[in-house]
Amino acid sequence: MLRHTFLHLRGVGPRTEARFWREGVFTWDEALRHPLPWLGAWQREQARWELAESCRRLALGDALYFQGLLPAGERWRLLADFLPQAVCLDIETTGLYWGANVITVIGLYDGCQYRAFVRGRDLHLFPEAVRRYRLVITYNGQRFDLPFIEAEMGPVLSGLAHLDLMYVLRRLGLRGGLKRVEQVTGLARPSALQGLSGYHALVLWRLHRSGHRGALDTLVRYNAEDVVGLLPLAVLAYNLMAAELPLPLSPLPLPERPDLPLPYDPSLVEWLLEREEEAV
DNA sequence: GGGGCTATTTACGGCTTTCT
DNA sequence: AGAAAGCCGTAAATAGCCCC
Repeated sequence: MLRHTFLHLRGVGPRTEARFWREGVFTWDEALRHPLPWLGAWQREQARWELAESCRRLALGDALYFQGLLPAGERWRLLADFLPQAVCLDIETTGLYWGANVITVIGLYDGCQYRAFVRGRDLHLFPEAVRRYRLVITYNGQRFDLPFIEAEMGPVLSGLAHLDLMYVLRRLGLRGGLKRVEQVTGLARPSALQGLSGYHALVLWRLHRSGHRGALDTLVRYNAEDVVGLLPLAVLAYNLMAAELPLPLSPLPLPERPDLPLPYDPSLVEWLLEREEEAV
């Protein structure tokens, strides 16, 4: 999709990009050979330089370059080109406020493997593990997960591009939290942990700290179910957005939600769901 | 080369939203 | 509670273009 993108050029907005496509200019290569008469002389020169630079950056796998030039609602365009180097991320914390609360679990899922980094166990290994990727996928990570990680660990994600699915899905009319969006799109999978919310993540961590066996497993399992759901959601969003454009793009295959062989404590889940009403 | 018209981008304010 | 992006409407700045 990136090769079909012109929105990142200086002075080119949605309408001018549509003009490229309307005139039959669909890729960077075509644009470099085309006289581009609808641009002024100055803009045309600028565009040629930027197109050549775009080819170079894409060959280098420089996702960060394009992320800086694309509006947040258009970052979904990165997905197809960077899917092999993408990783989904979701954190659990002791509360909502970075600075006052801390990270308890960070989950990563790259389409093959899920891995959890747990406070007091191997959380310190997270920076090195995540640096192998080029694109991070989150839900509302722009305002929650990333600031938390930055506050606690420093700029460990500064070298990676970031796709926050919340903004794309909103443009598609899919509003609400992650779990609601999964329901509406039919991507949710029946699970014993279905009724749990972020608040329960906080309770599970407290139980774990006070010695409850099975609480940590349940928390990690909760995190895993959230984070593996991000990938099909990202692909769905990509396909829906791509389908709206007048381009010959083939949809990406929707990844299956993997079976998670992770243990959890069923009676603990039941207990948490029972007392959901009393808590706030 | 200047005046004015059009299309497009950019800037701004106020409101809404989501994360554990 | 806290931040920042989208959205919506409005307004201003910019570029291209045509005509004289």
